[in-house]
Amino acid sequence: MGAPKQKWTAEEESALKAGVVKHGAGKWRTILKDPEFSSVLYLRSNVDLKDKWRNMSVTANGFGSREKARLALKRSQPTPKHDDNPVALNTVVENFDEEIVDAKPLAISNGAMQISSSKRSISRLDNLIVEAITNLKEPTGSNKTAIAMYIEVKRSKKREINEGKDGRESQRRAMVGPKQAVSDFKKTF
Amino acid sequence: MGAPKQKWTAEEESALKAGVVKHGAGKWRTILKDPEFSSVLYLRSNVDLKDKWRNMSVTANGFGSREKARLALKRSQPTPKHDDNPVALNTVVENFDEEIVDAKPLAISNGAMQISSSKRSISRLDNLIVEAITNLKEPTGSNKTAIAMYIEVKRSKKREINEGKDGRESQRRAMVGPKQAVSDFKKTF
DNA sequence: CACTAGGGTTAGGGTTGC
DNA sequence: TGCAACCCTAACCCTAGT
Repeated sequence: MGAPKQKWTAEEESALKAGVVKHGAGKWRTILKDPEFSSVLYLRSNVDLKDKWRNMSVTANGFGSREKARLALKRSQPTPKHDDNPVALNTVVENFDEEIVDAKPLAISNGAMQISSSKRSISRLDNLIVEAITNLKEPTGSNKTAIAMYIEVKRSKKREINEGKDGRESQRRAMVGPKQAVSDFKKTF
Repeated sequence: MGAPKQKWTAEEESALKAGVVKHGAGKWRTILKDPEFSSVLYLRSNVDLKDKWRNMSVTANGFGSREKARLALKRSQPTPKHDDNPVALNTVVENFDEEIVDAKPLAISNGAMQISSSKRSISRLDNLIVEAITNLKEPTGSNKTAIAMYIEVKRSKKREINEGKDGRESQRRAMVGPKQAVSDFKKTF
């Protein structure tokens, strides 16, 4: 799979919140196109924004969600080793508890800074790349190479045809009994 | 206590493998609904299929168990040094175009898994960059524009491919041609 | 025809019982 | 302690409706 699954960063969440404050929930495309946020959210689609907002709304809603409590316990209980951890990494990632809409577009500072300080265990090569990419904030030449690259990359992915369109069932365990299954089975032939 | 914990039978495993061969890994629901397998797998959910496939993949190569990988990660996190192995990068490169699917789980695709999980601690952007680098297959390292290009283009690629079959345009993030992509790219930076 | 809303599905970290 | 089975949910997909 070429797309591992991109977790939302704190910067992106902030940008989304700010975007909703500014344009309103549901104006995903508008938020996305707003130059104020596009530099942060450019990796996301309007649907991504919508989905993320839904997730945020859900988890921020009900009090403390069992998840947080559970994980909080986990972290405090098993402490085999004291944190000799030199700060850096965890501090960046761990601020998730905020209001959905904290009204103010908390100056989304340059995400790149955050990022480059958050990683630390990657190789020199990667560091180089990261540096390059972050510095690339300045428009460089059009570059035919990039286009060729695009072509190259483009042909390398494919997907199989979706099939089996039918009625919705429950998410997991579409619990039909054995008989039902057999029945279905027969019917389809 | 409604979960007796059902061990997977040989028949179920076979059906799962066959299902993956037929529909591809990741199409759990599709496999489940396929009458060819539903008579065997009707007790399982799509999530069960996914989990089982993961377990099979992990234990089949005897390389590193899921557990080990996880613990290894934990250990490497608080260690500022540990400069991760460059070897891993090279192993990733191969499979990108083929329709995975092998009767036996594991192998090639696992290498890719390994790397992404071995770098869990690094940022999203870094992941993207690594992905770009490896997929672009440029041993000397790609130029930054190319990398940025790759990332920029990545999002719309999936869309494009999905739509490709019936020519319909994408709903989200309308697909843009290479030129357009470059244009967008410049604008956002 | 593009976008949004909302239900559905997958990916991957985490948990639990043997 | 290892591992297979199972849980949780963020992230992503599908598509009706406008």
